[in-house]
Amino acid sequence: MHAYRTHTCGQLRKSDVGQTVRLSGWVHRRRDHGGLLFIDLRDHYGITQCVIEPDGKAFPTVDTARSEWVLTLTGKVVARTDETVNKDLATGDVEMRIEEATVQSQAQELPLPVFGDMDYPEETRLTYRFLDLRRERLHKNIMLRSNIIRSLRNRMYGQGFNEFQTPILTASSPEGARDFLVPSRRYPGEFYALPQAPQQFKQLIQVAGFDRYFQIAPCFRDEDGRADRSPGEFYQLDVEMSFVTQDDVFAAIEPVLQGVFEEFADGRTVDKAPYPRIAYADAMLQFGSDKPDLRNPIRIADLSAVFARDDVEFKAFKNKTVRGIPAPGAASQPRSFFDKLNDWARSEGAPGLGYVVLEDDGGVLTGKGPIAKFIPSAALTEMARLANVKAGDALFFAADKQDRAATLAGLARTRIGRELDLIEKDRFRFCWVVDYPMYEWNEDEKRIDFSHNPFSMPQYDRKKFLAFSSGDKDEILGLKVFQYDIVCNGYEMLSGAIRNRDPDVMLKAFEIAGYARAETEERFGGMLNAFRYGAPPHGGLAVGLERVVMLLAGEENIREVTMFPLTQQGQDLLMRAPSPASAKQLKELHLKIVYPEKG
RNA sequence: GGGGGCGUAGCUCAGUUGGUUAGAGUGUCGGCCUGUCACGCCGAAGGUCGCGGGUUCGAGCCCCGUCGCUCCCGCCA
Repeated sequence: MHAYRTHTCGQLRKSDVGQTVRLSGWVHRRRDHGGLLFIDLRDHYGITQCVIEPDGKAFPTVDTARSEWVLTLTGKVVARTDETVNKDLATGDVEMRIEEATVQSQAQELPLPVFGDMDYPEETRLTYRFLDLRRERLHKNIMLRSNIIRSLRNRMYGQGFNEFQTPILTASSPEGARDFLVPSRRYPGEFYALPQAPQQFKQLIQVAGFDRYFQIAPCFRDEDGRADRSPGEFYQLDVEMSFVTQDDVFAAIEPVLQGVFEEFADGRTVDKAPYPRIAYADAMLQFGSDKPDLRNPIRIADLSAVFARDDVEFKAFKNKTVRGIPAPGAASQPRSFFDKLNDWARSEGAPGLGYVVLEDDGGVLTGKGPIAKFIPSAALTEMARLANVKAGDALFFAADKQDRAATLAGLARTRIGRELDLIEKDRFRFCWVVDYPMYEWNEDEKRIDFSHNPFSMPQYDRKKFLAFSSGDKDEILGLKVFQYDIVCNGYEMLSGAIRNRDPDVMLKAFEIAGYARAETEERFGGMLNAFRYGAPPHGGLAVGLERVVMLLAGEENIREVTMFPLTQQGQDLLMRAPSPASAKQLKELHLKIVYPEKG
């Protein structure tokens, strides 16, 4: 008989009755009845109830066992009587009569119970991650993650993609997030950087003639975390392909994402590809966000023109962008509903959230509420038409400079949708966001910045682009790029672009953003140079792996789908990282530490 | 870097207006119990109330500072 097990703890069935078997696992639960001792033995595969009576040979050993001890138990499989069958357990038709018992490992009193589904503080969970991972919820999530990765890989191979590994020790990239640096021993004062993404490598792979690349790639960014964003490191499904248009990229990834969501939907509805495409500008208007949650039926309308009318005397909204957020059926809400939203808007730094409640007064649409008296009937009717609201609804207003009004309206849309319980449940709704602006105006520094990815191909006339001068600011700010995101339920799932492979256009693009040609050559020389030796048209994308798993696991925090996550403050509480380097290490690396002064 | 929340027994939490010896559940330890599957019953141990200072006759509670976790803003090409 095998030293540890003949079966797993999730394996035994009625058909095994009569066999003598050996199981190994953790003591999930111990129930001592005096004359009878039950041990629920758990491993990766499941739980099996084992039982022994006090006159049993192995009783003294089993009796000492406590929660989470590791035992090897040997005994006969017996059928449970009808009354004692446990339908909640896959092995619940049988139990094992313990004849031999070996303690493989003891466990101290637990800082975190494995049994049960209670919530525990992150600090405890992360310090004792190995215990938390034994618990059903995390164990299930991590297995889901593994299965999703397998599925993604298979689907990518199925589409003719090949997986290649790109370097982890590489060069710092000057754009974007802060880099993690690795000091060089052989070159004093010089550093490797961990890749923020394999962006340049995957483009080089295309120049090198390997079509259709993908990789489950680790990415490192020294930025702070959020619930849906790991600090430090995360994984993405990184994809790049040659001789493709934007539509080709869409056609390649849609079935992969669609397939993986359907495979793990577990009864939830998955929208069918092709996904609707929403221009960035429309997303900002209708959803107040570049991450539209289509499950929320509310659509924002621009009401600036109505408030600009002479017959509308509400001065506070004049010369501002005014966005209207419909609140369907909210006319029946108590005053506190409106007050609460107003308080919330103030907490977001807005002056408030104005509103009118729409009522039907003998066939005429009338407004109620603090600012209703400033809006004459004709204007109200026009607003109702634009915002698609009717008697019985309410209409909220976000008024400010354009970008702030749009953002506030977007937040209000989400909030109102939740308060009124309008968000569809158990459904995954996807959309593409396309036609991103290439540049944006940096008001603080009075200059033009890249608004997203500097490697994207502008939707442009090449000659005109190369001839742009600083006087063409408006036209430059109006430029769009072949860049795209897929958003699912308000989460950014993937982001990609058709790349800029034209060295002259790239130098010009960086020049517009304030980088001298020599500087661009210096920083992106490797890639620029490659583009001078025959670069195929190419494009690709990267899917946030944890986000996909998070959505499919029904979790709202990325740590719930990460095996060993850092805290929000970027610490590993289990392995104790970061930690100081020894004097010897520092000397080898030619480093001296200058601690910040505490004030 | 900034704002909000939390920090009390191994663990999860309660703790009134500042007032006697800081409580419960769970776990741990001991006793009883032959069909439980969150077993049940009895008993015991277990506390620097995150840490430091202050106000007060008196602080878990009020004030100041600080640390940790978390959520958000900044940041994330």
